[in-house]
Amino acid sequence: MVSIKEVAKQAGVAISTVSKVLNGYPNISRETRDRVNAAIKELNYIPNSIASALSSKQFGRIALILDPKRQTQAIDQIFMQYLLGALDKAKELKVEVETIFSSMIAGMSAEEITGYLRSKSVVGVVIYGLSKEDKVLQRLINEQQFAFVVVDAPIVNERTTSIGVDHEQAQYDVAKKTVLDDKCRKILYISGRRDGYVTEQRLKGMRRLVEDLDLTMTVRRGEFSELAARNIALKYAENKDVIVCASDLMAIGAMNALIEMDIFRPVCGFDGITLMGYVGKQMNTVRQDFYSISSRAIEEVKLLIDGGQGRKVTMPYSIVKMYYKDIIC
Amino acid sequence: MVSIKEVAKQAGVAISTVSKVLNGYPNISRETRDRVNAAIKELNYIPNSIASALSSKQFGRIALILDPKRQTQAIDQIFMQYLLGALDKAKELKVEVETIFSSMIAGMSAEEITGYLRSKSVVGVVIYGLSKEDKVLQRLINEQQFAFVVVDAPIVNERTTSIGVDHEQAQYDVAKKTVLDDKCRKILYISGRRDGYVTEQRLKGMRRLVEDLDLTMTVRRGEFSELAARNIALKYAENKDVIVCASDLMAIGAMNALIEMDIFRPVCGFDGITLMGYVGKQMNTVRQDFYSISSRAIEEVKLLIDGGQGRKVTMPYSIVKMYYKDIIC
DNA sequence: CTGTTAGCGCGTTCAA
DNA sequence: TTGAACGCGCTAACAG
Repeated sequence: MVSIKEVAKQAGVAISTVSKVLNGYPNISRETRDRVNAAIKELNYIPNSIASALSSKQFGRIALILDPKRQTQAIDQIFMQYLLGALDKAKELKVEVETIFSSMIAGMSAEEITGYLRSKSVVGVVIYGLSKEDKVLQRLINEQQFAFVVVDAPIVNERTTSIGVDHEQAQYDVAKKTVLDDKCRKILYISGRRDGYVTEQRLKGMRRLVEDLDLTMTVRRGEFSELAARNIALKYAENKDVIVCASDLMAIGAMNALIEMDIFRPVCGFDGITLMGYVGKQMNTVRQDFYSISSRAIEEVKLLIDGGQGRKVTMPYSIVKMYYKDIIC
Repeated sequence: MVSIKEVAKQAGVAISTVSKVLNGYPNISRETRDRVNAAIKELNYIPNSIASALSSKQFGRIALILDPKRQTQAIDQIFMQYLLGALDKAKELKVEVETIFSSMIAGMSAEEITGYLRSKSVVGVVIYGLSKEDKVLQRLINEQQFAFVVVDAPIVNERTTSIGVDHEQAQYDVAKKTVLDDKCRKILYISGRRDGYVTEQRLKGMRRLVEDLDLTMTVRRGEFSELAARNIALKYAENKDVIVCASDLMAIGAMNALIEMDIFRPVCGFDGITLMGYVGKQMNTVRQDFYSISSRAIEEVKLLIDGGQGRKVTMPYSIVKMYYKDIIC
């Protein structure tokens, strides 16, 4: 392995000079800079990022904590977008990333996780889809030992930034559009899991809509499960005139139920996942750009690491109609 | 940050002694070992893996090269399984992993990629779904600068191990089962992309089956695209009595075409992805365990790094029937 | 503008 | 059985 020392010898300069050239310090004559660069080329030298990190004490890695335990591929798509967005931005910002699936830290105490993260030189953490019930991670966030960015969880403190779309407003918007398009009055709302922060936000949006438009609403908990949503729809859809679901996956379950019951009701979802197209029906949904959200999350965690204040970041969303033909490729 | 030095002071021993305790060296008295461990607990000391790596020169990371550019979620599921399998095993083996999506190295030359990998201290690489047309990665493999494990590509050399199921036999088996179950004779085979290694292997399996059972077969290239498969089925399925597809996604396309044509033909796929269930029809498919394959790939790359020989590793598969009700959750 | 020196945190001889 | 000393590859003062 060719090191900085050999480059220095080859170029006939001191090690520190090479280092300065490498890191773009100003006070280097063009001549020496050229000689050093020539030597680098010649020896095919590649700086050792490990040593560099150690020396500069700047080894701050960012951990991504993903929870893809729900084995539905609809979720996989979301997590892949999260990953892609994060890794691209990390490369751009030249920070190292440690991908952690929640199964890898399941059962660990807060101390153990702290130790694990510190042993990996992690200084910032992005948590995707934090559960309300996850007391361990919550405690980690409160301790403020790391910089945190939580996606879709309304937690903000000195060292914690919250990022995500405005779930309340988005749910309001998509449901309103669906309701108005079809002049509906009786809503069946299939909500998410109790332990998800977004669940109550979206529900709040629905409550506001019901009030604003003077509608009636029946709420049932679908747990973000396609099967649960399907069963709820089978049971309650008959005498409602629209079904609003807190996720695309549940919307698909509901729609399949309607097909089985051989009745038509407008349905709307939330997320904008591709799978939506596969049911062969058109429906409104909230589209979030998971890639951008994740990309921005990395920027935010970097800001925190560099001394920034935790804050709330709201990302844009749109209401779209998805249909098989638009998606197939 | 509490370092080994402070632990040493606290325990009243030398730095090197602490290091020896940490790394389980034999010649340490129980008494000092206890004192050191007590100090570690007390100070909540966590070894710095960066420094440790630098010092021991053992920093061999493993890069994962994934190509999720096909934006179909069916593929996302596969890649998530690959990732999970790899990360779990990497944690178990205590090796660091660098996740690389092919978009991040697109357009780079072989030299640039080598440099990129080396700057990240990568010594081993796992490539998922290498394309025949990817001359850059092929060259990297030939140069043998890193240890390679290629998933689903039949490349073996000194430092390259090939891993995957026996695609030829698997394709043979699943098609045979489907054909025999329904006493079919005229096959429409929708194959994969020309640039995929598995494409020709699976086709070979089909040719053998046709010969063995004295069948007739029409082959059309579906490019692993749902839409292409759909169009092929629309055009050719009518006067065939079974459709065999080289992927689940294409099987779904074909099945949707059949529904539209309002005719029934048995269809079989390949992969065992969850999406299969969503078309609401039962069909045979080859199920591969992507998690296990990836997990094993990490083991294999570790073997290569530690001086092992490249070789061919064949993973098991099974033929299963998938149906909506079995999958929904 | 360039070189000397002193570490970063840790592993590893080699004496003692 | 232990510890002093050196070095991994590099960065960052400080001198010159």
